[in-house]
Amino acid sequence: MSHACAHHDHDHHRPADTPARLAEAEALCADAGERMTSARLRTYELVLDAGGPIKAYDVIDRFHPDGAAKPPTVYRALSFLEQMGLIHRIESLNAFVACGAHDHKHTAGFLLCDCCGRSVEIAIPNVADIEASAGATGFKVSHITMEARGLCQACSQE
Amino acid sequence: MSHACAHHDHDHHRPADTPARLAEAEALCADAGERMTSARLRTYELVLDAGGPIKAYDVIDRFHPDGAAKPPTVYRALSFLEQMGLIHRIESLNAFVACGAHDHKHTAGFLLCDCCGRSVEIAIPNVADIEASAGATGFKVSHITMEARGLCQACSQE
DNA sequence: TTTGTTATGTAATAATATAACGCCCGTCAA
DNA sequence: TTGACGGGCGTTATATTATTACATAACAAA
Repeated sequence: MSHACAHHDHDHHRPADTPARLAEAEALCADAGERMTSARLRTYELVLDAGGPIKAYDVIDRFHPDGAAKPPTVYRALSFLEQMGLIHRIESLNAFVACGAHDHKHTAGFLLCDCCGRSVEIAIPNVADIEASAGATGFKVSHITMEARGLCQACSQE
Repeated sequence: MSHACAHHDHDHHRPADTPARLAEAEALCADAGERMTSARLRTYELVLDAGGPIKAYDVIDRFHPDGAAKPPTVYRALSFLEQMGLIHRIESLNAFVACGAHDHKHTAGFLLCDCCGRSVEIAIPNVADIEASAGATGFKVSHITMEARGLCQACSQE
């Protein structure tokens, strides 16, 4: 049934700029008058280092050098980071990914490869059309989830 | 923090045409050479009767007059119904809803009211643009999830 | 310092979903 | 008829994902 592809390396490349992004995040929180605590920073670091979508319990497991964090610690941090626009929740994977946009928009679309697990953040095309379509019935949109599943170029070529 | 709205009646109107839709579903399965078993039919009936998004465990709880069904029974049926295009999974709610389209398309968009819980199925605007945006990087889309959260007209007016 | 607010620690549990295995039942070929 | 096969279901157990509730600690403002 499913695609036979060997590219399931969830060892996605580690972006070398993690320290810079952590510093940016601290600045962003300071500007917003929010506190970038150690639990939040550690959580953000783990999401960044994953280099792609990561599950909450993988963050929980990696949180401490020896032994896991407690779930509420990490879920609270993930919620905070999402509110700050530093990460996005991917609904169809029950996973989280670092925001790839410079302006940390709260709404983004994703291309999700069913083969290798990688995600690509894209601008949602025609947000105005979606809002217009909704508005025609009096519906006021506050957040759009758009996730396209399929195969990335590398995985299609096998 | 959240919207103060009293319209949380998850007792959405019961569509009176449930029997007709069950019969249509049986015909559709027969045409496709698939078996519409009693577990599948009962599951579909409960999703139809919900009149809106329903959780898997609510189906499980209501499955038998006395006592719940076992989870695998219902999850299997939900998967089947989804494959047949009779229902849709709503990722951001972890819920299921009957397909509202006559042709049982497998891809649909949803407007989801955060206040009253109702959903409206819409055609995803500009699917071609999404596929083009993806295709520009060689990504081949197989399924699109599009869910807009917000407030429906009735709930906005309070 | 007192006070109010926000964040964290901790234990327990809720909610969502799947794995694994055996049985039943229908189909179909021999 | 009968046996082999395959799909669907029953059952138990367990995996995965997420939250509640309440106590404590850290911080900021008065």
